[in-house]
Amino acid sequence: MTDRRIPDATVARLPAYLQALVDAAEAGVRTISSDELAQAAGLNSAKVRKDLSFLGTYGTRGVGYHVAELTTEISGVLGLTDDRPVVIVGVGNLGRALASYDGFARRGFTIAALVDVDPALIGTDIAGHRVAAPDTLPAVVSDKGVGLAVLTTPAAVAQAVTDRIVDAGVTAILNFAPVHLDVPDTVTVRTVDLSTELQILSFYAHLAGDLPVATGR
Amino acid sequence: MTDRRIPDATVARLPAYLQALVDAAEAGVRTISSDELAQAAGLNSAKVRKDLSFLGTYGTRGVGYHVAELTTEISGVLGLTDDRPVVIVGVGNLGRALASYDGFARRGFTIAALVDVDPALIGTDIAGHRVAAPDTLPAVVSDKGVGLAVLTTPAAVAQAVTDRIVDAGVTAILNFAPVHLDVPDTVTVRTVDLSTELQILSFYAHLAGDLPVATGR
DNA sequence: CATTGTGAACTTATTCACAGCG
DNA sequence: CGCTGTGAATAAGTTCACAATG
Repeated sequence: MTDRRIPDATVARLPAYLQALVDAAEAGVRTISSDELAQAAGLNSAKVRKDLSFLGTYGTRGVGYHVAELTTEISGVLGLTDDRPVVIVGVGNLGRALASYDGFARRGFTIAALVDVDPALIGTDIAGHRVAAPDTLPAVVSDKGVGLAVLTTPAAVAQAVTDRIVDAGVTAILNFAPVHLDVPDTVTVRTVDLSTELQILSFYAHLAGDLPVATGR
Repeated sequence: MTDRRIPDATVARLPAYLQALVDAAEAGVRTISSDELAQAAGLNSAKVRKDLSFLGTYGTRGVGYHVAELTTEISGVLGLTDDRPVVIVGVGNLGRALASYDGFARRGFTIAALVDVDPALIGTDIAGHRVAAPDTLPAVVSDKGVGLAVLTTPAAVAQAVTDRIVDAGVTAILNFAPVHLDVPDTVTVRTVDLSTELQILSFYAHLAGDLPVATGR
């Protein structure tokens, strides 16, 4: 336990624990066991305990974890103690949908700016935000302390836009463009490719023996 | 190599290889090395070779992989040789954005139906599709051979809707609701939670030492 | 002779199982 | 007694490194 490092797989599950804890708190529960947490997150209790042990010793044997205390701890580890401003770059269908998505705000992510290159969009109002030009990015990022960007541009321009975002000082990017992005290793990228997800699912559906398509039978 | 099973981690990368191969074909390339594939997908060549070796022996030593042949092979493994019909369940902001997203169609996923419970939406036209009532699901699924569903309902109803989708005969679900879904183990679920993704990124941005928010300094 | 295919080494992640403790 | 915390065992994934070969 002298190792301060939290495994990637654990980090990826912390948000699920946080969600379960918030739900539990809303239900008036003060204490929760690793098994109940596992249930809520669709995992097993051993994994939960191992994960939480990387954060330190927050449980009480025979009782479980104190909901409020563990919530604070996980929020702290994830860097969510204050609201985190986010910029959305690319205001197409998906960018617009994300700008209107209240789940972000509910979990502490506020939209600091919406950015697009299209002159017809710049200055218009989307979901209560004025669309800004790309050259405003550096100022917004440094003025509002933006660390996170959501990239929803077409694939063809994604790398070029990424370079600008990184230059502006963003250190983490949620990429919805279906391309691999090259960034300096000071920057973290997570790519969510909707077609890729469907293709992976297609593999397992196919494996399970479903018919490829209804041509015939 | 007597094991017919393809590791999950490999399956998750096959779509990226497929994309790289399609791009290569469009550029007129007939043959591609593991290193070039790795480059395009943001991986290393050893991983590419190991992954492809699970599919069989498709490379030529000293030369590389035949682009067209490998494309066919991966498409087959992923079950993408025919178009795959998909239903989108939940026509809120995100459902609408996905219905309009041309990336699905371009990769062989056609929208078989848009479904919502809201009577005000049922019968209206969204992105060229007529919104249907949930009770039409079983008929659509069996008539069109739908195996995949995209779930974009609010979290509160996601499990109930999932139960209906599963009953209707869908075997794979792409879930955008921020909850764990319980399904029989004949059904595969992949959950994409946008807030979770941002929270994970927040951790790494935080680690890298960015300021949580611009309050002060 | 460039590049694949793959055992072997290594690293990371998961699960087991039980001692430790409130 | 119930539940955590954790070493030890197992499994999955990645990287190395090199013989095999078109």
